[in-house]
Amino acid sequence: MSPRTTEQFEAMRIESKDRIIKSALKLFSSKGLFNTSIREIAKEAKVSDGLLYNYFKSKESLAIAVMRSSFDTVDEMIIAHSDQNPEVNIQSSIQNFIRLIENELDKIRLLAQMGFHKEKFEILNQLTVEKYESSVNKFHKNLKLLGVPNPKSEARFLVAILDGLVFEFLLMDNPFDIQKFKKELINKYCKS
Amino acid sequence: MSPRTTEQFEAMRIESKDRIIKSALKLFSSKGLFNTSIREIAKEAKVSDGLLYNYFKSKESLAIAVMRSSFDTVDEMIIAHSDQNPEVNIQSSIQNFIRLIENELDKIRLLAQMGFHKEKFEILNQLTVEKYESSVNKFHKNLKLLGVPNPKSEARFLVAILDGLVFEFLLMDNPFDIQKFKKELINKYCKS
DNA sequence: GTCTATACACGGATAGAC
DNA sequence: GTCTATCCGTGTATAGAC
Repeated sequence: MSPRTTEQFEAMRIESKDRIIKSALKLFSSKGLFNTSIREIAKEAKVSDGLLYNYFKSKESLAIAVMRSSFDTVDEMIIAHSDQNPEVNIQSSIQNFIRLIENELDKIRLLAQMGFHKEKFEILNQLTVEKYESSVNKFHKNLKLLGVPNPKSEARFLVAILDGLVFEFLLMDNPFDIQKFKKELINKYCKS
Repeated sequence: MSPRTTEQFEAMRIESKDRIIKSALKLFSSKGLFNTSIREIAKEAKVSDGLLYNYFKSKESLAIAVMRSSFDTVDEMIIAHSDQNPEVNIQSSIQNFIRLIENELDKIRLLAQMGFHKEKFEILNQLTVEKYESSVNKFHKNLKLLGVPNPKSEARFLVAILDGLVFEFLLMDNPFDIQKFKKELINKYCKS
């Protein structure tokens, strides 16, 4: 029997680890962090309980890994390529956000869930505040360029609308037509 | 030793039950439903574990009682006395909502948290949708009376802003000055 | 790298005394 | 109405074989 190469081991490693994170995300997001057992996660990922502890030293560290990974995708999806035209910038930010809701609601639900606890994962709180502020600032800049009155206030409103949209989607299942909402939003903030 | 009257027993009953619900609310809201044990709740309420089961047949039924009670207060606080003047109506709705955030964030956090566990608390989902729709309709009616263009869209935006405000308060600890936000909102929607 | 078996603590719930 | 003691299941985490 031929011994496996280092590369093969590395591939197995990554594959297993990845499956565990995916499974944990799915379960944490739908059932909640504390209502999901290691056994369930291992089963879903089709690995043994023991193996899971080879990759993550505790349930909490697994949770943090899942959170990090989720935050990263959210982060990537929100980035808008900066254009010269402020209207284009606003529009693309809104579109990115809506795409996020459509495609990655699980990850958002997980982050929200973790963020709701009072003694939360401190790092998450900090990252969230940063994201919030950078979003407000971006909208502020572009609304100002457009000559909108009270651009700072309007930026906060706009971010609140998007956050509210997320919240409503998390609490109710598709309570209304998001595409229509998107059109209304773009109509309102991108007059051209 | 004089035997207690029925009234005295009833008073004790209500008092204990009330303390249990209050304690459960506090702990569920801050630590999460599944991360809070019966023992902790009983300890916080200064009763024994056994007694708790005299009033609630299971942890879940306690959770439902807490949820119901929280929903009721939220419900009451959101009610705006209907005025002839649409501007007054809008303003008072916004003020009620902000007062809710300021004073009852714990209850909202609990409801939001429970809203994530759809399988267990289906009824909550339904109630939430109803509340949402009635809010949108109320704003819609008043914005229409004011002659605002696209009143339906604007009503949805307004509700989304308020929901977003809640969401931001739940995720970040007092991320910005809510009083300033309130003034900006009222300025925007109640021009007079 | 992966599995099975197991130690050990904790949580929900009940029984029975006062 | 309230408490203490206890049963029993489940969950996290580890040990050791392959």
